[in-house]
Amino acid sequence: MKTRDKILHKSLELFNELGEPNVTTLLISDELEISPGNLYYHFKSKTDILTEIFGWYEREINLLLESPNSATDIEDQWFFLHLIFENIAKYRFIYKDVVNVLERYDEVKARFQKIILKKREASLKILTSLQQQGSLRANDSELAALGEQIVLTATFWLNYKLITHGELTEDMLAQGVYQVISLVAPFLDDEQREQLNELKTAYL
Amino acid sequence: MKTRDKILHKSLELFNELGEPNVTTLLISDELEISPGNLYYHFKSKTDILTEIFGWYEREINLLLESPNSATDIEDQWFFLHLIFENIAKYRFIYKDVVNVLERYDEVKARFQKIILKKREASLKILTSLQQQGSLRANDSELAALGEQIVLTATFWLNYKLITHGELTEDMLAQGVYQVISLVAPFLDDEQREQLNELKTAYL
DNA sequence: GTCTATACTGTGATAGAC
DNA sequence: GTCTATCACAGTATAGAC
Repeated sequence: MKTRDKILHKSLELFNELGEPNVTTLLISDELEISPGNLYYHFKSKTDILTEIFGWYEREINLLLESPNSATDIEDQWFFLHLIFENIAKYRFIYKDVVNVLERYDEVKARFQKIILKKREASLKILTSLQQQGSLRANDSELAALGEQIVLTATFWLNYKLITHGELTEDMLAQGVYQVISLVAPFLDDEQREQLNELKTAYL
Repeated sequence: MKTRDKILHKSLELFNELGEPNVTTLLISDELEISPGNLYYHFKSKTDILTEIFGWYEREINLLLESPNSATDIEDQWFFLHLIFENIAKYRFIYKDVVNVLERYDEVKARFQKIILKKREASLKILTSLQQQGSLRANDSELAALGEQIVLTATFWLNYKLITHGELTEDMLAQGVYQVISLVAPFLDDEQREQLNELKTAYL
């Protein structure tokens, strides 16, 4: 692996572990056992490193959100949600300090907001399709609040777990998926809700 | 107002506006047009300032959470929730950078976690009482997830609005209250849900 | 590509005069 | 109580040798 790539990967690792504001360019170079000067040969600023990593995140999440996903099965939605949560966990440094990070990196802010918007659209699309096939019952106002609620929960689930339980653990993702699905559950018909309970005992 | 109090109030104001990590002791003294030395005469560290302000927050929220609140009326719950959101808004610097702030101020972390726990208990207590009086229908597993969901939403609503809409506005609190109530709505009986819709048009 | 050395800036905090 | 002066240190970034 080239030095440039090593810097990016180590930065992501440290950002996630310690929080982006607590990671200095000196720490990154120290951990890689290269000189700070060397780091600045490859990147002209810390902003450049972060922006490039954000690009990875953006590409991966967009790929997910733009995938057809015309699935009607609850189990497929569960799987899709799990991929979303994996993406969030992989780039959790963005989420851990969202407000702060977005405030200090203006370009990233606009791009992140677009992603959130896209997530709300994707969320509404799934809900609407569930509604049209008759397995979900809700009026427009409920549907809108539900769509927003799903995105909010997905966005902040890890933070919530971090502040209440400290460390990130493996099962937190599955718990997050369940928490989101629970939001939809009360609007589902009996058959779908039954399927949900089976999934819960299987995965949790 | 004594200088000591001026420092605390200005700090809270700046913390909320700019985020605690972006507020330096120099900025605080500058804004008050006093010298940094003077600030450090009154407080031996920035941590001391933050901890004292956190004490205000803690006292106020505990007062709220320990108030009897045996209300059975949905409208009373709406009002109670509004007070909670007002408290969050008043000390939003804690919430804006929760993960980061709790990581850097260890004492505050433990105390904040206790508050979150207390909120979950309060939330469950209200839900259980609604259940016992027959206006809410849910099983134990649903009740637990709902209680957690309420606290999560209340905790991160402002952050969610900040990253999606930028500025804090007056109506965000009422929206937050509505968003939380919406979580409970699908479990309510028809009469209570009707009352809720009236409240929505009245307040939002 | 990589290193050493260094400049510049911002931040928390202290000493000592008034 | 308040000020000026100053320290110590950390973080970003650059220059120039190898």
